[in-house]
Amino acid sequence: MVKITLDGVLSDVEDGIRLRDLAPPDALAAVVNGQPVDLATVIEEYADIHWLTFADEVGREIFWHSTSHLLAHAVKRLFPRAKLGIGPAIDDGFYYDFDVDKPFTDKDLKAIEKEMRRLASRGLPIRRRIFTKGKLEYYYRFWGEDLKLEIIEEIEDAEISVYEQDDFLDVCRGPHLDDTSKIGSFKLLSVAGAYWRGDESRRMLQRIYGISFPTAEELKDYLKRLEQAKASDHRILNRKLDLFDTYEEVGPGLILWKPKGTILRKVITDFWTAEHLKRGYQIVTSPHIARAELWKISGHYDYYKENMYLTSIEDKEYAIKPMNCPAHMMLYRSRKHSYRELPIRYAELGTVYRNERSGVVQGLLRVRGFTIDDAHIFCTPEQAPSEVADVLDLCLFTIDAFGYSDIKVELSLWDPDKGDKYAGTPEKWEHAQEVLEQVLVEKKTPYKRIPGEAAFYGPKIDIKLLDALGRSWQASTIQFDFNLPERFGLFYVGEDGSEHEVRVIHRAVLGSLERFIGGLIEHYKGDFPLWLAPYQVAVLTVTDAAADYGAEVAADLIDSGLRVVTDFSADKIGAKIRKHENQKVPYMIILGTKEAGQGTLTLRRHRKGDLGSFTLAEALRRFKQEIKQRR
RNA sequence: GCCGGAGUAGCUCAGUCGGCUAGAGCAGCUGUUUUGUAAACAGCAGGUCGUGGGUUCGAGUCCCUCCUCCGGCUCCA
Repeated sequence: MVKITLDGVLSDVEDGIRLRDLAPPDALAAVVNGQPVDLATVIEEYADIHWLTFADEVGREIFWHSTSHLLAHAVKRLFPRAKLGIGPAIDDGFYYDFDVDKPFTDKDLKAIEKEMRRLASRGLPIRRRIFTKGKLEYYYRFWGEDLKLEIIEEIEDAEISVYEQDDFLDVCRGPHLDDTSKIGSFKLLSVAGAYWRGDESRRMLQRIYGISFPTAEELKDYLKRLEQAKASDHRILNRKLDLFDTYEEVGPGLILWKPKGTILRKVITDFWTAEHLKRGYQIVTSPHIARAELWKISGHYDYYKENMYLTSIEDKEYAIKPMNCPAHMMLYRSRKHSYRELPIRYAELGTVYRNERSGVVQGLLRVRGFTIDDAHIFCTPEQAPSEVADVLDLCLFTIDAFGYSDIKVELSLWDPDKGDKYAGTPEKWEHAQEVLEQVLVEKKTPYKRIPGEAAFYGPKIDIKLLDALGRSWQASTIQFDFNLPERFGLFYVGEDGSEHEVRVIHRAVLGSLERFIGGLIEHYKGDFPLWLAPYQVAVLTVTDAAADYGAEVAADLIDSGLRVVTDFSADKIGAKIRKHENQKVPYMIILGTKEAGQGTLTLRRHRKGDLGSFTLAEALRRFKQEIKQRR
C-alpha cells in the first residue's frame, strides 16, 4: 500500500496504481508533489495529488500543447516532407512551426483540421517514452528532422522524454493528455510566417495558430468573443466615430486627426495639462527637428539612427526628433542649478517621429508619428523616493480617470552579471532599484519583478492597462536615466558648494497619445463617457417650427461649455435619432412645438432611450454632474 | 524588412469560365414631405476596378513591378 493525499485527504492505495485509475473524468493531468505529470504515472511512493482540469491555467496549457501535437501529427500525415519546428501552448491556444516547401493555404488548413478530427476521434493513446539522446538523434537524422536535431543538441541530459501517438513522435517534456479523444473541439485560426527561433537571419517557417477546448460549446463561445473583439477594434469603430484617418498619399503610420478626434485629443491633453500644473510640473515645448549634434550628444545618433528620419539643411545634418529627452536636457543645462531649486519637472506633449519598420505599423497602436506625454524630473538622490511616489500616484490617478480598473505593474531590473552593458555605477542602480521597489511596496501596488529587463540606461516601472476584453496596453512608464545626465553633464550645486550629478527620472503617463486613444476607443467600445465624448449633446428638431428654439437651446449649451452638434434638417425625428445613436453621441435633446411652447426640452440618453421632459437648468445640472464624475 | 492574404463609388459589398455600356445598399445632391424617440418618397450624380507594365482579338478577372491595408514574425537603444 502507498499513502497519498488527494485534494487534501490522506488515504491508502494499492501499489502500482496509476493516477488514471483515481482520476475524475475531467482531469487532464495532475500535479504530484508539486510536479505536473501525466495520468499514466504510476504511484510508487507517497504522493500529494491535485487534479488539473481545463479550469486551471496549467491544465489548459497541457490541453493546448497536446492539441499542437495533434496538429503536427496531422501535418506529418498530409505533408510527410514537412519538418517540425516547435509547437508550444501560448496564452490563447497554441501554434506549431513547420518547414515546408510551399506555404500552407486556407484549403490546407481545412484539410489538416479534418485529419486532426479523424485522429482525435480514433482515441489514440498518448504515451511518454524515454529515449537516449543518441537514439533520438539517430531517429531524427533518419527522418531528416534537422530542426528537431538542433533542439535536442542543446539538451544536456543523456535521456530525453518523447511523446508518441500512433506513428507520430515528438520530443517533449510534457505532460500531455493521455488520449487524443479528450481534445473535444478545435479550430485552426491562421497561418503566418515565423523565423526559426525568432532569428531574422534564419529560415522562415510556416506557423499555424489554433485554439481548442474540451467541448464544442466552449469553442463556439470563444469564437464569438473573437468576433466581438473584432467589432470593438478601434479601426472599425472609427468608421462610425470619424475620429482620424490615414491616406496612402500621406504615408503609412501617419495619422490625420479629424475634427472629432482633435476634440478628443484636446479633452485628454487639457486634463493632462491641468493635472500636471497642479502637481508642480512646468510645461515646455521643443522643436520637431534638431541638429545631428544634439543626437550625437544624447547617443541616439549611434544607437537609434536606423529609426531616425534624417535630413540636411544648408549642408548641416538634422534629425526629426524621435525623442523629447535631449531637448529637456538642454533646457536644464542652460544654466547652473542650486539644490534649492530641485526638483525641476519639465513636461511636454511632444510629437516624435520614428521610422518603424513597414510591416509593423498598425492602426493607432503602432505609428510613425505620435505624441508622447514625456516628462523629465531633475532631482537629488534624496528626493528620488518622493518623486517616484508622486509619479506613481499621478499614473494611478490618471488611469482611474480613464476608466481602467485593472492594471499590471512590472518592475524591470538589471542583470548584475552584465555590469558593463549598463550606463551608471552599480551604486546608482542599487539605489534606484530600491527606490522603485520601495515605492511599489509602500503604495501596496502588486508588481512583477523582471530581472534583466531594464534598459541599459536605468531600471523602470511599467504599468499596463487591462481593458474590458482583458487585453493589456502599455501606458505609463517610470524610468531612471543614468545615461543622459552623464552625456549632457548635468549637475546641481549642493549644500556643500560643490557640483553633484543630478538624478533624472524619465516618465510618461499615457505613453503615446495615439496608442492611448486607440486603446480608449476599444476599452469604451466607442461609447465614451460624457466628459470624453467629442460631441456631448445633439440638439434635434422634430419640425422646422422648432428650429429657432433649437438654435437658442444649442447656444445656451455651448455657452455652458458643452460640445454640441445640431441637426435641424428635414429628416424625420426617428432618422435623426438613429444617425446620432450610431455616432454614439451621449445625449440627444429633442425639440418640437411642445417644447418650444413650454420652454422645456426632452432628453434622450444614448443606448438608454427617452428620459422625459427637463428644463434647461435641470439638464445642465445633470450634464455637469456626469462630467464631474467622469463616467 | 520577411511570410501569407487583400485592394471594385465617400462607406459596406456583388461582379460566374477572360466576352455586351462594371452593379446594389448606405452616404451625397435636387425636389416633394413638416414629421414625436433607431432609416419618409422620388429623381440625379458618383468608378481610369490601388499603381505601372505584360499576355490576349478582348483584362475588374491571368502574369509581373511598386504602393497601401490586414494577420503574423521581428523590432521597441
